[in-house]
Amino acid sequence: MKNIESGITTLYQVASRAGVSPATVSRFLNGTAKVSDDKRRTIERVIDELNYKPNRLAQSLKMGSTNTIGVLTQSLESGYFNRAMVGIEDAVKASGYALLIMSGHWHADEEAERVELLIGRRVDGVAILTGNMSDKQILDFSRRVPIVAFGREVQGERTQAFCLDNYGGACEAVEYLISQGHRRIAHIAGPPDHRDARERLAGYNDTLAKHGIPSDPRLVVTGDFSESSGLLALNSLLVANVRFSAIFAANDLTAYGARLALYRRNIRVPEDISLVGFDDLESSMYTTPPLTTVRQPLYEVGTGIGRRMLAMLGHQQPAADVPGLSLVVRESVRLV
Amino acid sequence: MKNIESGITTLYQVASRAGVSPATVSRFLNGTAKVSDDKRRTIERVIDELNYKPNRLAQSLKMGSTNTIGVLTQSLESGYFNRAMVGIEDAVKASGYALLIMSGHWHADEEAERVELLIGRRVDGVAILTGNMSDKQILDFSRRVPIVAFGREVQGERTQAFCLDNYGGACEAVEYLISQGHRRIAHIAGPPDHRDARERLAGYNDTLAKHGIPSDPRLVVTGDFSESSGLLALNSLLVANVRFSAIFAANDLTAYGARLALYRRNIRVPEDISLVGFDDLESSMYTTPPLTTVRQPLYEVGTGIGRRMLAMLGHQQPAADVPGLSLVVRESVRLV
DNA sequence: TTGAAAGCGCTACCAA
DNA sequence: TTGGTAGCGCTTTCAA
Repeated sequence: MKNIESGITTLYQVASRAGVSPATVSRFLNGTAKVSDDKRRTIERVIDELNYKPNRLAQSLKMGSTNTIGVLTQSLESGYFNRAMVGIEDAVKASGYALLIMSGHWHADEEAERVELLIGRRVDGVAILTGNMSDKQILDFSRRVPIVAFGREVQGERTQAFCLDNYGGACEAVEYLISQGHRRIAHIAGPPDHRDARERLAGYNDTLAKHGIPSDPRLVVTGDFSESSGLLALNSLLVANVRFSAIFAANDLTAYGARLALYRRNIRVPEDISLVGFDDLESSMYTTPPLTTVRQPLYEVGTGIGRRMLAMLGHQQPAADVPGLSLVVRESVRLV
Repeated sequence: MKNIESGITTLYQVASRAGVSPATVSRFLNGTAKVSDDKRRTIERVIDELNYKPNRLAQSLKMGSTNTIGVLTQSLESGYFNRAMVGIEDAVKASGYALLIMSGHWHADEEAERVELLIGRRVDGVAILTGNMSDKQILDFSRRVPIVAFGREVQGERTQAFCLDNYGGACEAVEYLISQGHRRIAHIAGPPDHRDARERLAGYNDTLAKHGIPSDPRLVVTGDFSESSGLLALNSLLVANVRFSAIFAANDLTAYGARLALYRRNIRVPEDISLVGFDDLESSMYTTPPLTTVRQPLYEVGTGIGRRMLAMLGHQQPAADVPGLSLVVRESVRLV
């Protein structure tokens, strides 16, 4: 009776008040079998009177599935990941799935702990957004729950993963800079323990080499994907007194920081120095000048994750192709 | 047996393999009662062997609480709300709560639907981040689940709410502009159906009046809190050929858009036009120039929500005071 | 200290 | 078309 007090009704209460068996109410609710018209009507009425809502917990326990997809992100505040999150949600919402989101903060142990929590809550599948867990860890988890990972290369019976071509994106960015006449191109790299960062750096190096431009180690300085690291990196570049006409930043945030460092010293973008980012965050269209950057189709990454997950969970799904990276040319690069 | 196949172990399996009763295993797990040392050791061993993890679903069904807090946000992509989200998570994590996040997109019907879903999943409490539901709707929900709302003024037996002083924040911003010698101040307002937006507008109007500055309706143009609306708003202001030396934007995003409009026309900030925002988003420190804006202590709002929620759920909690708004002066305003 | 068993709210099987 | 009932995995009386 505590349930009556707390205003929560059970299926049994509906049944008894409607003078039918719980089974019948259940059948009515789920359309599992024909229910005679008169009973159907009384049940409907009683449900309404009592404002009855099924207890999804009990349903889940019974059915063995929670209609919930766990998402391991790295930060709740990342505009980057959250764009993908929206994609995931849009993709799975119609099938009745909700998202249970946890963040691992790029720390393998924490990530594993979160996935463990997710599994403990019996999510039907886990979506992993990059991170630092080992492939082995992921494969281990996948014995307990189907996994779709983005920014990883694991594959397994119940594990799907896909990446974007960071290397190619970086090449495209640098190619563009070169096509605009730049030869002295600095790079603010991302953290070396970060796969995407390494690939972007490789793309930078290889493209320079391809064009016979000698690489100058003083031109690449390491950041950590944050605005402040971009600011710092550029300051150190400026102090070191190396000459360069363009900067390729490992991501947009870093580019923002670099932009500010330039602003502080009255160096104009793009008149004095050209700047290219990576990611194409929402706000990169509104920086001054609007940032030329490599667009990551994050929303589509999200829907791709969602669709793959639905497919693994046995839902009919159209193929989920994710478009590639593409350079979006705005106004932060000048032709020299 | 399907559980064995799928690699998921139940408490009964642990019990039988350890040669004890399920009750004993449960007691061991929860420390509910003394368990003899030898049994404890075998149980521990078996749990390890079987890699047993309790089914939280079953626990929740039995205990009547899911250790989950539902959060109704408006957009998964909003840096504004997500900062608060992190605060909520930090506040409740230690007590073992997870967050179930859904977004209502500023649409009362959708919001209600989401809260309904949250309740259906038997969250222990619901945190509401502003939105457009009526107070009555919220109060109705609160008969089924405790609610903490931010940016609302409802109060009820199981409903707590708190706001930030948007009016005061706007006054402070405009006061500052006036103190720097500005008298012709434009305002890009937020959507009129948005309480915060109305308050900020009122603060703008009243502060002007207080200083005997005649209000000029041509100086206020309405946006919708987005960058693009800021851009549009400023363009229309510029086209209308009204004179002004400063802009007070209803939020930072709008300010970004306005900033770009200015940039497009080679109008310098702050040399030619001063600009003040509202919110103090993460990135406002890195715009060029860094944006002077009214800081909203969103993280603290989040922890405030979390702490209030924990208190309602019966956890001992220190008082949860949320600091007020404060102007952060950076470089987008000039003394005229 | 331990076990047997009831029951959380639901679904689905088996009979009728 | 309907009802009775077992059982999902767990916790917690009640007895022993």
